[in-house]
Amino acid sequence: MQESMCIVANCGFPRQHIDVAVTLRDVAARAGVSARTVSNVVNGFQYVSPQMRTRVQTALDELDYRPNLLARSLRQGRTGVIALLVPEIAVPYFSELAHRVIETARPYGWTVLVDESAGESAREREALDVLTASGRVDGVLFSALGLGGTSLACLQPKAPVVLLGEHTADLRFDHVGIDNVAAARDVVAHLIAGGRRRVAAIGHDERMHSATSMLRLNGWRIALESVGLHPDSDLLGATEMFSRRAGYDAMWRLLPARPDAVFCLNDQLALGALRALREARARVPEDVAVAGFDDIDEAQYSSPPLTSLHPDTDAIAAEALRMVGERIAHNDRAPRNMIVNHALIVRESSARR
Amino acid sequence: MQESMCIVANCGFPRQHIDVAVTLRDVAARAGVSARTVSNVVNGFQYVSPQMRTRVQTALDELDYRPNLLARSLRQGRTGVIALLVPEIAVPYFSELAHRVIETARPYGWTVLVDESAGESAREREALDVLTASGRVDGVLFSALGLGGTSLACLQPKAPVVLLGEHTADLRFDHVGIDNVAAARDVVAHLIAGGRRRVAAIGHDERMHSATSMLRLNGWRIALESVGLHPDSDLLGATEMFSRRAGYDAMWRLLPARPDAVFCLNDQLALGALRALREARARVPEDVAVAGFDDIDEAQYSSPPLTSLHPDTDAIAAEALRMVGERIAHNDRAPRNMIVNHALIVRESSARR
DNA sequence: CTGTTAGCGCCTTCAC
DNA sequence: GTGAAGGCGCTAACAG
Repeated sequence: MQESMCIVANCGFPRQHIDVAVTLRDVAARAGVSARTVSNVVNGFQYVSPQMRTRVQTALDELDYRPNLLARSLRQGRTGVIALLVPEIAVPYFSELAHRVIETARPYGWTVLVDESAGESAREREALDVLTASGRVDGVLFSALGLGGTSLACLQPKAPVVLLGEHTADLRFDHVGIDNVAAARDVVAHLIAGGRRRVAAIGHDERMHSATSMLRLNGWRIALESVGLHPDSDLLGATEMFSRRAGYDAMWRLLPARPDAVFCLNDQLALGALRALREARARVPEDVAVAGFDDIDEAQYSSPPLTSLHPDTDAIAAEALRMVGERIAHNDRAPRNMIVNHALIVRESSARR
Repeated sequence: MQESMCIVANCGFPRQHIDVAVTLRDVAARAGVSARTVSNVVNGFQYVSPQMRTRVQTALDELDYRPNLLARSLRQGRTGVIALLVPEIAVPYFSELAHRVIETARPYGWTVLVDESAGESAREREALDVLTASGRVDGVLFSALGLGGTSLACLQPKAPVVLLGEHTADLRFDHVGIDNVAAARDVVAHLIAGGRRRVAAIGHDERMHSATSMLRLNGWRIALESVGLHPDSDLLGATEMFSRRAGYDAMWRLLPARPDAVFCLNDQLALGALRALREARARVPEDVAVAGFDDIDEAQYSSPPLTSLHPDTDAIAAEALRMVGERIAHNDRAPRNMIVNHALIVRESSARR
């Protein structure tokens, strides 16, 4: 790769950045036309005579004009910015989702503002409130964690909101996600098919208000009961968070119950559980099978590679952006509940014994 | 956790969001005062009589007023938004950094706009250009990958830019990062101290324009040469990217050279290398010691846990925000080059044999 | 086709 | 202490 040339004489500028901004009027004055005409050229408006266009373009280039997007947004009532509100960007699932959203938004000309809520309902409410009312963004993609269905139903945001990853049917919001119950059931059914009888689950328990957790635990229960197994409460490792650390701790607590398989509500929990099992000298998958959820990149590179449920994140990003875009255009149709595909990716951690 | 109550009668609103916005003037009309007075109350201005304040506050509450941040920004010439421009947010180091930046920015009242460049110089240039000239952000924290020193020196951004993670002294920009050469040297010295003689390196080679890679490879060379070892070219595993996959491939290519240790330029490469070694039935750390760089969360949970170089990311986030804040306030001082601490975290993957 | 004008919502200098 | 007026930079009516 060759670096582009650069005239060094222009480089030794003493100040780090240039403070003065060139406005449309500056360009208009220079070209001897009105601001309107310059605006037309900048926005590629049709009816401008060729010679006028080149004259204005010259002035634009000479002055190195850049539109002030703030002013444009204020005037147009649209910003071209979509917010993505997630509990924590450092959680691999969310950073991978954010990447997909940013990439998918690019061709639309949309910029993405990523914001964090720490999964706390107060911060979620606050962030949603400020984001939607500030005029800074045209819409919000919201991955709710702290706010349950009831609280969500009370919100009256001032811009379109699309919920990601939850599945609470009776809301006023558009929603896109996978079928969490079916997906969890698929995972657990796979573990059972591998000859496991004591399938533990690690993750949030029902006292938390995470809809996602409840749905996935339901899937676990249904899968067990459908083959006449009992979802013992001593096989449920409750955690407060979805972190590797929490998975590690929960796994240690579960060991006395002698599970022969562990279904973790997400991959980070599973990776923590893997470490605990290694320390406890339990062999994976021979003694204990492990499966996670989300299929983050890391799952492929763990030891052993982790079986996980892969949600179609590309589709989530694409559909969410499409939905929010449609609702920005016209806020009239009924809220839609969109379910995208998922697939179980079987790796070494859950091999049949 | 108890969910807050909600009057259901207010909830069945047919539209998803409310389109009309309440302005300062609406509030003023309602309170029977001028917009100026409302503004004073909203912004906590001192000289407002108590009864006036309560009257205005009532109107504010009744109408549920929210300031239009776009208009405020346009007027004040400041937005309270800082952009963070990174190659790819899904890379753990960057998502963890983004998290630190967002958290650190919060108490300042700053919002963070995360943007991606894919590490391509054209996109970096474009993004920097738009971000700084658009008026949308007050400053940019920029983690450069594609743009080398020469190209960077040519940029004339229209808002403050602070470079993260590079160390090219002669720039016009503020910069904050660790001492990459010393840090890499520390890692390799540790491997040598553990009795290793054939220390390979995995990462970008010099033909790429990544300053970071070159500096870390320099550290590798210096450490080897300082004990009379020769940095053989067949011990250098060049990669095009910093991904697990690249580390995996490079490790396989390096195996014939029979290294007894591998220094990976980042943790993702190291995790990929670990997997390759596992597949090749090489024991870590007995046969081959492995060390990474960045100390991402995942390093603690790999198998075996990964020795890594920990940069003080908290300090990077804090100092970068402080610097950009200072330069927003007054753009007059000379560019500063700030070096923050690093520490080698020794884990099982590099245990002495 | 192009110039003039008004106003998006807010803050702030100037008067009172 | 508060009201009136102007303008941040831009676009969209309305002329001409």
